[in-house]
Amino acid sequence: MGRAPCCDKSGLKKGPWTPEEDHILIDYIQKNGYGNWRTLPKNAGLQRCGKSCRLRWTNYLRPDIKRGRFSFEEEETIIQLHSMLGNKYVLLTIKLISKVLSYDDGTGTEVELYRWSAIAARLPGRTDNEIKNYWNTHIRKKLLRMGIDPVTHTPRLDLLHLSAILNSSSQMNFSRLVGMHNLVNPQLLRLANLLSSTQFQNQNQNQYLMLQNNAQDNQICSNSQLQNHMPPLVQPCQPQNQDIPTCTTLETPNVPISNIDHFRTSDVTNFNPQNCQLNDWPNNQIDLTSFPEDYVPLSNYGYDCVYGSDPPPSDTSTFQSNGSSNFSFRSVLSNMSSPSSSPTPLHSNSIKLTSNSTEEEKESYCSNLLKFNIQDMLDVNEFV
DNA sequence: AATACAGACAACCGCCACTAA
DNA sequence: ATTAGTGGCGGTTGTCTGTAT
Repeated sequence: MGRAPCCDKSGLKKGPWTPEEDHILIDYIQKNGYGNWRTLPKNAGLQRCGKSCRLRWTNYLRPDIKRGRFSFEEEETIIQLHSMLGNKYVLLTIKLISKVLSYDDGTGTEVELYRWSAIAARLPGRTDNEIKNYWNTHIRKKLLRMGIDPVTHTPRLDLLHLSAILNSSSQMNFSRLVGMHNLVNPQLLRLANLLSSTQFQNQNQNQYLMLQNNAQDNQICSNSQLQNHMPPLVQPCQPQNQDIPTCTTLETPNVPISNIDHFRTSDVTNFNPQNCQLNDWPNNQIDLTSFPEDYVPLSNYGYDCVYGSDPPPSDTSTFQSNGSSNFSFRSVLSNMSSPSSSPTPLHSNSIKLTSNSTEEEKESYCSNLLKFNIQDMLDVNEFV
């Protein structure tokens, strides 16, 4: 036999809590604590499910909850942590690793690695639900406006973007886009040029446009699905005799997602459409060894304007946003499991923006925050 | 002033891991 | 060893409020 049921769901009130109910719940918990949520509503005289009481207390009534707008520093922390914890695959990997290693945070408590709660642990006074809502209503939309996928934290490559560019894909228009590289995603620019340079002289164009129409008209493929199925940006130059895969037949790219960041902004700034030929990419794989020594992953670009002439901080106890791998799983855990008394941006010494910064400045900065990837930082080999 | 729409956020739902019985 | 309740999570929905037309 298991335990007694949590609550008898019949006759229990649902919906918004009244001030009277709040008062009863607060009064009861202040006097008795909240050891058992199952029996709490009955003992307190509330016609609510224990689960509902727990949610109301943890998300709203708890005395240590900080209300009000999120500060810029808090938003920055959320974005950074979400970029590391937002990927379900990475989450599962980390959970698996932590399971194997039975990771301990040093206090004897096994670290729980849930995304929103982990972020909330870095933001005292903020609840996971509050952060989740803020993400969905504010940050997510902001990222979408900036052309960044809020799920993968990589540049959006949905077909709507491509369509917009391809519809104006004359060389002249492309040159204009290149001049706007600060505004348009450089990877997208590059792909747009590659595609436009071929002028889609074969049937691929028709297939591709059909795919767009499918996405737009029938919404068969959501943006996220399309992104998941789109070939990585590093292999935009499909051999001309190769069919453009359709939404339903595409396979998951076998190129690590981090590779799509391996462009230099200079590639775009100095980009010459004539220099890019389909034959440059014969194997559908990017050859990382072909990059010059001064190559800097895209994940680093943008930080130039943050750090100015100063090099990025090298403190390995904080998260590194550059392409180097001096990032450890343990450092993530220790940061997450040790909430400071005040929200500490993960690389706060790089911040030059202030709360008085304009929205554009903040958006620009936030976009820079996103230009790094889990794989750039998380050295899984450390745990193998 | 009335209506429609969008944004913000509280609350619910379903799922899952853990664990008491 | 098995069963089923509990707590906690992410995703989603519902409701309220503010703004535009």
